[in-house]
Amino acid sequence: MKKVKVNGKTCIGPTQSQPEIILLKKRIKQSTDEIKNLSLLFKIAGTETALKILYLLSIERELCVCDMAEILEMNVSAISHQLKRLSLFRLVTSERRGRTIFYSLRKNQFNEYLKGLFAIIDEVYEGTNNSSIFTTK
Amino acid sequence: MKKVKVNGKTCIGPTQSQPEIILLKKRIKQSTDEIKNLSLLFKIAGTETALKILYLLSIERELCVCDMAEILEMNVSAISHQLKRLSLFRLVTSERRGRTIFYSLRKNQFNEYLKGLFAIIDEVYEGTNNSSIFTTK
DNA sequence: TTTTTATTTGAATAATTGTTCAAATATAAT
DNA sequence: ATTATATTTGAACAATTATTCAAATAAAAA
Repeated sequence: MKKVKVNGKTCIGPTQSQPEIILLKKRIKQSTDEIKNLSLLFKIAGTETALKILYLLSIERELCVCDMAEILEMNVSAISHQLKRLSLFRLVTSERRGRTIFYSLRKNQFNEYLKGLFAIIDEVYEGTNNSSIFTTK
Repeated sequence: MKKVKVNGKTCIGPTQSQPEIILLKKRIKQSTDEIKNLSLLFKIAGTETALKILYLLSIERELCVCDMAEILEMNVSAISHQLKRLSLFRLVTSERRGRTIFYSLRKNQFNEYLKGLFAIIDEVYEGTNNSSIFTTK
């Protein structure tokens, strides 16, 4: 009646062979760090506010913290925190002019990918397309 | 001394013009739903376990819940919960054979994009490349 | 120098989310 | 029918994370 692991396996059934399991374990171990980093990058894009900031900066070359807060109708501090994360992952850069700090999109592959997705979103409202996208759900 | 919003603006400084702000507000409002959906998709990919599952399925065409749990050294239930999310967003499909349920990657653009990224990760361990990627941080 | 504006920072709070646990379901084997 | 295996499910818990708040910093204007 007690649950016993056979050969350290969680299950017994007609699944992958033991050598195959071992191989996959090895490959996961080899790339965990990279997968972890990649997931951190996706996590930022998975934060609604951060993604909105990136969207805004894809439309307007540069924007100050205060204006973004105004546009997104959010606390300046909340925007600033998200900008810091975005900055850490090199998705945005900033430039101070006087007391204002202007943020803009950094040129890199991920941002280019996002821009492509944003373009698809915009097409919906330009009549080119009219079905909801990314709603695979 | 008290903080007053001038014309409903959070700040006053030398920023974007009021019409520009209004335009951006409008565009954000138009696409909030799509951005929200897109961020939900990224959020899944931003979940380490879910991304690992996708990585495994990019190597092995199909895998059962139990084997994935064994490979990732995690609770079967945890894997199952993530698979459900992945399934809701149509990133994976499943097929039951006997009591075992096999999951595999669904063919769609996002998964193709991920496969490309996983290939880059793998190159690191094949000697083609040897610097850490996605660590823009 | 003092005040005003713009932004950042860190701690506290609020909200969300991933994992575990126990129980339920489903299929196959005995 | 009963038992064993594979998976799902929902509630509870633990952990993480986004936002708010108050205070600090930085630059410019008065």
